[in-house]
Amino acid sequence: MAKSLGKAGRRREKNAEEALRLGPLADFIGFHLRLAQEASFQAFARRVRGYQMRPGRFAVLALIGENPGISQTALGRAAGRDKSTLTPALNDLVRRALVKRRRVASDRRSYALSLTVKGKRLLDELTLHARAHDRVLDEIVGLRHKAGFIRTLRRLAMV
Amino acid sequence: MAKSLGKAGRRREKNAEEALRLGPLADFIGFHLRLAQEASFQAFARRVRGYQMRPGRFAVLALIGENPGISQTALGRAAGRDKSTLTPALNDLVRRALVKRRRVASDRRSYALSLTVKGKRLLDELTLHARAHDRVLDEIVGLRHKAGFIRTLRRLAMV
DNA sequence: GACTGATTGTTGGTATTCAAACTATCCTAG
DNA sequence: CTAGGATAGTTTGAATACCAACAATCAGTC
Repeated sequence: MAKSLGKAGRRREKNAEEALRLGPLADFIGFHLRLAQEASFQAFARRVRGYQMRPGRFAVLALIGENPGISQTALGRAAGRDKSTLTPALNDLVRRALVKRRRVASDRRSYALSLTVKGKRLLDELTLHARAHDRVLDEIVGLRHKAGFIRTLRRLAMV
Repeated sequence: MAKSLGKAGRRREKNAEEALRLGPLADFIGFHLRLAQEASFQAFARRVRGYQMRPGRFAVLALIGENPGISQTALGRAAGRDKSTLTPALNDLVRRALVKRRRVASDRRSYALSLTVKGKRLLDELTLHARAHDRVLDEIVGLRHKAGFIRTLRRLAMV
């Protein structure tokens, strides 16, 4: 069934036969954003399979590593996740002894998050994988356009 | 607490005080892709609140509308979703009389999906909202760069 | 025509997400 | 110092997602 394409035969798509009509979807930035994000997400997850650490968790770890003492709410804002989403994620990271939750004397409602030594080590290791992953994406975007591309994504993230 | 910023005070961020260090994350395309996708997703969901139709469902409806007779597997590939994810989504759309599932004589394993008249009407209505939503994103990306931007996203989606 | 392997859609299990409601704590007015 | 509203984090519930396993069906091969 993939032999007599006839149409769009020159386009080497992912699975060689997705010659589907997209209609208005073809022009929607949001639609393509989602496909790209999902693909990148999956590729990263495959790469660090075995670490029990998907992109979201990695981002949390990295943000804590860069901002020791950060609160859960601030972390949620930076990672683009609701604070209620972070509760179970942090519970897990704390259970795995990667993150420390310390009560803050000046504001006893909030926690100050930081990495344990083990957390730092794991973060370093994962960062290597993340860099390798992103180098593939760099290749696709093109180094000449990367900075502008990321700037555009950041503007989109502020909608 | 947002008075004596002192650092990065000139950057007008979304909430006026996300002056966080991103570290290596700042250069990761995947990280920014996720933030942008999530923001766009939320904005669209807000816009069509009341239709009981988030971006994923809208994409499914639009893809069926453009490709009547499509199978669930092909639809899943086009929408970037696992086929098992589509089963409950389609059940819902069929229950709401927006989508028809027709058995195919030549291959009795698969279904041929198509929109009902009601489904077509709803799709048209939602497409108007989607266009309005995407016009905002166009503004951000810049019409001069839109085509290239989408091409890049499509390449990223093939990773 | 029967056997083997691939494919279609469903089911079950687990993970992740948001939003809303809740508790505890903080802060400001008076 | 007390009352009010704001804020930090948790809990709960509904949606959405993947993957793995499964039944039904198809498509070759012998």
